[in-house]
Amino acid sequence: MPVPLYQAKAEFFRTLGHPARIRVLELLQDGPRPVRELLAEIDIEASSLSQQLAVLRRTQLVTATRDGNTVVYALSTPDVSELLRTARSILTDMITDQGLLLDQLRADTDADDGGRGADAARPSTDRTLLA
Amino acid sequence: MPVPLYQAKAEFFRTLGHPARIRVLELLQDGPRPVRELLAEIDIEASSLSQQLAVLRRTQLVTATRDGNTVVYALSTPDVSELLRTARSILTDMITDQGLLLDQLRADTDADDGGRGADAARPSTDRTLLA
DNA sequence: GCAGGACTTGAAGAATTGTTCATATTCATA
DNA sequence: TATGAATATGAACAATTCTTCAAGTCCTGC
Repeated sequence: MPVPLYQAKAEFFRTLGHPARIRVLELLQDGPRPVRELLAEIDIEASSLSQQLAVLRRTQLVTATRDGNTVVYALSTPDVSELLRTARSILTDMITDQGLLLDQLRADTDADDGGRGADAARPSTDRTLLA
Repeated sequence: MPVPLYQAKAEFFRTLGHPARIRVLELLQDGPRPVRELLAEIDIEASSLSQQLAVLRRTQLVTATRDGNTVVYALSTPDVSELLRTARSILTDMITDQGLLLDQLRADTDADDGGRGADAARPSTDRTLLA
């Protein structure tokens, strides 16, 4: 096995580790879209979106082609969809299985319960929630 | 708005975005293992591994159970394997399709380095595309 | 009870990544 | 050609994440 493959994998996943980038990939699952449309849906500054698109381009997850005045982005491989699907299923499993559900609820209502629920559900030594 | 689900996804992927953590998950695919063994295979300081394990625990990708003197880690869901498999296939596609091939070849020749090879081989700011 | 091994934790500084703002670039139209 | 819209880039600063090191907890065996 080639040595730094896990290194490449880590970089790859880091690429996905940003809400705007995830958003973009999800939107592109339905087909190519111009920046303008992405921008309309993603609530982020134009230049920030551009930066994130650049990251996706660098890692070749998306392709960009210019069409006159606008630039149209597309997924460079449909495998990405599959990856996102798997990720979602892991996530929803985790959310329903574990107490993270509570966080989700609490985030909506901003209740003030001392923050214990999800932690108590889990046996290991750790007491901080992800935030 | 269904609140930030894509946010959770991003966090989830970020969790995978570290070579040691990927390594751990890959090793755990073959079954539970004590820290000692992970440590033997991962070439990283004990406390650093511990920190990374803590990250994986927090996001509930792994579980830890104490067995006497040692702590045994395991994947908390087999879905993780599937995710890693999909990721690998995307990556290898990308590598063979695109010029990243070079990096891989180069990485193989200086075989025994812990990952700096790939790093050096690939300038992190790569602006070679946007055909 | 205490010594030592196996792990974990906390905290500080280093490194990486994200945001923002100002400026470029590219194209379309007047 | 000048203007303006759409997008990209660079650079400065803020925020997050990593590494390391010095303790800290748990357990086992003496």
